[in-house]
Amino acid sequence: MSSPVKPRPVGHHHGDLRNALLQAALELVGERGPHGFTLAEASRRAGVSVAAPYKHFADREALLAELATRGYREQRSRFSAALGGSADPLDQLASFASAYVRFAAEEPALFDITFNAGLDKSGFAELATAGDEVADLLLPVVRRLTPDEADAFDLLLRIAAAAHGLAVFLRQGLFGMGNQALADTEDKAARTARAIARGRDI
Amino acid sequence: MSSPVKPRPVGHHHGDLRNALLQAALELVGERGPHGFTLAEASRRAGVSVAAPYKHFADREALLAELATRGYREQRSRFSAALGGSADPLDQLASFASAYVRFAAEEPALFDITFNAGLDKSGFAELATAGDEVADLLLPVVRRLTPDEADAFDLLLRIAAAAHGLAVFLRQGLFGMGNQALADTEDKAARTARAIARGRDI
DNA sequence: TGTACATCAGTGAACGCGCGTTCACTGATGTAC
DNA sequence: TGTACATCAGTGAACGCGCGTTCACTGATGTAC
Repeated sequence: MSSPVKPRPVGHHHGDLRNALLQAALELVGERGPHGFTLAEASRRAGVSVAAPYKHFADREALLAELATRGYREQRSRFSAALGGSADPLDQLASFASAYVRFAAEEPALFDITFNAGLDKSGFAELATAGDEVADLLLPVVRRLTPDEADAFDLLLRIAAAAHGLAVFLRQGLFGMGNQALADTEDKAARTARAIARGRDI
Repeated sequence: MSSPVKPRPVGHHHGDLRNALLQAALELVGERGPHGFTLAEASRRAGVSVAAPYKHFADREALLAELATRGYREQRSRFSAALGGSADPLDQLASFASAYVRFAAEEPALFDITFNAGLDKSGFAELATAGDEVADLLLPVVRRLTPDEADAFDLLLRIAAAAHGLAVFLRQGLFGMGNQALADTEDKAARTARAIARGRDI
């Protein structure tokens, strides 16, 4: 972004193969779905032999896990920004749900890898941590609505699940949502979060 | 179920290879996830050569599409039963959401194939129809809560999405839901559906 | 009841493909002196 | 500034694998007469 032309590779040979592979993987998943990624094709797109990735990643799954970790971090960053728009917990939760849907729409490949690639998170500590940190960001918000810790967790979980469901429906075009504008789905998410939070005593 | 021992094959050679293959595919997806199904392995489990399936299905995707269609029909059947428990729309929607989660937990392979196998529904008319029929079953319920057709559809969509999200979280063990009892998740789904329906004027 | 025949479910061998991963290697880079 | 050397990112060839799909075939079944 900073230099006008293609930036000079500075490293030994390729320069930044690691990121080039991650980028290629993202493209592949965007085009072919969460299982459309292969190391061979990613290598080809990075202009490198099929053996080269093994200098940067232990195996195919490790590359995917790194992207999934990035997915959680991107979520956290977006949700953090969404919370800043208001001091009211209901506004904040509505804003969170809206941002959840927007993330899935704007970063479909990242969303797919993070949630639909079938990674076993237990093998990747960093991935699990990144996921926990998303929850840690949001828990204080729901705690302001309900003092009991278990109730707070329950509330957050149900709001996140509702947002997730809308994101999945949008991604898959279920219920005719393929043609729907993103803003409409964001609005659905915001209203749903508000309804769940308001009905928290049910 | 009717005969005590393994029922005699009655057809030409295998007897019921078609269903044996569908059953094997279901097992495979249950064990390995929505992309773990291969025609070759399903053939092996049915005790048949790898070429045999082509006498019953056009290709791999057609077999999957048939199972996805069964998934929608199983949903419809379960949701239909769930609606019968009460005449109150709020009860019915809570019951629907609960049944949604139960379906995902009790028929994980069917759930995965129907929603996470990445089928392009457009190629399979029966599949699309089966999906529509699920919505058709539920629309009358939400219509009783809101006269406007668009509002009714919006409400149903948001409740279904919330249930779907909870089902996915449960399936993937997100938010520590792996250890949770099914009844707890059903309860979350029911309360969430109620909250969304009650807050329908938001 | 017996025979000739058409049907068609399942066989077995083969195809081409793309994949993940390994291996000994090479040659550009950076560093120590 | 120049030279010798260690490092290590990327190569290219190969491996074994399992897959989806095709093909000519076989042989049990059901049917017509």
